[in-house]
Amino acid sequence: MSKGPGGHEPDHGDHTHPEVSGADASVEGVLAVMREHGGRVTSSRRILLGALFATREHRTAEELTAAVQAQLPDVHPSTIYRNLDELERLGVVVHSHIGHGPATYHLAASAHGHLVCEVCGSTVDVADTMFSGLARQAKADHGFTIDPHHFAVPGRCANCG
Amino acid sequence: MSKGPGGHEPDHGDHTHPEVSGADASVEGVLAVMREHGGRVTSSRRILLGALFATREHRTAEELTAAVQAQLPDVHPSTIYRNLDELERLGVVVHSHIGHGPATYHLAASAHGHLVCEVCGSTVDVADTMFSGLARQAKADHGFTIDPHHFAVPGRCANCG
DNA sequence: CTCTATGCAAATCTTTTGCACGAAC
DNA sequence: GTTCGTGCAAAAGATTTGCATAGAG
Repeated sequence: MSKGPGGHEPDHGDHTHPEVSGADASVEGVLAVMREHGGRVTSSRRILLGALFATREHRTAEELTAAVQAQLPDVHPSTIYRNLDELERLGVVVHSHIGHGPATYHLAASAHGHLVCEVCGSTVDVADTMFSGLARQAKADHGFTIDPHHFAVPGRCANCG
Repeated sequence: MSKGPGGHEPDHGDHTHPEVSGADASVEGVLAVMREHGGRVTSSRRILLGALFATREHRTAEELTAAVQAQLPDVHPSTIYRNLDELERLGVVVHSHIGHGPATYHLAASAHGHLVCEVCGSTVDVADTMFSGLARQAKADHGFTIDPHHFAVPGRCANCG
């Protein structure tokens, strides 16, 4: 959690932010973009973005809903889905389907791949360079440009393999 | 329900299996394996396998159900799911999750990866060899064994790139 | 005030499961 | 005759949508 000096509680209902730090700045930035696009800035959106920026890992809609509800109990899952949809339309988040189970969402800005263990569910972050060979070959053989920001590879990790 | 002697095959009338053609031989081979494992040989299983061997492309459970129902109208989708499950357990078929939408199934023998265009939704089948570099590197750097048949690589195809 | 976002319930869509009956061996 | 497979209905899990209203600008 990136709390600024002195700050400790996230819910300051109607409080102007004099200085925001790290992730908070990004959250406000995205909210500004949403407002520019005719959208409104709401608490659920601010908290959802906070959750997305807090951990750059993959999280399901259900997990994100729980995270938001921890601060705003009455937020409905459909609101999370609608907001994730909107954020995806704006290019802020992307989602992937990893093996079975629900889709996972994460920031589009986190440009790294993930290896996801199908057995224990653990994830390993890997550099984009790991996909450079695949990218080159896909381009050469099929004219296909792979998306390095939207990548989750299932398999078995060192412990479960 | 069983066709047995006197039944009708769409492709040929002679089916006393002195020399069955390619796919049919494989279908009967798989059925033999199922019987060895204590399973029964049923019409729906034979027709489902026929559909899988007929086109080696990936097909959804719904498409496969329709294909089977074309010859056996009363087959229930749940039967298809159960049979696909069993075939997967035997290693005959595998399934992948391509972008949104339902899972797609295909023969394990024709295992291949998928490139999915994020713009037009088209898919490109690619040889396993395309993932060998990635597989080796994931193994070496992280002890991770990737499963190249269980996911799709997103990106932009030659037309949309 | 105007228009968007939300909560809620119900609908969709895909896949799974319990149960009784019929088929394969 | 015993065991397995199937049809049917209903459930389960994830996501979407219609609608009235609360809330942002």
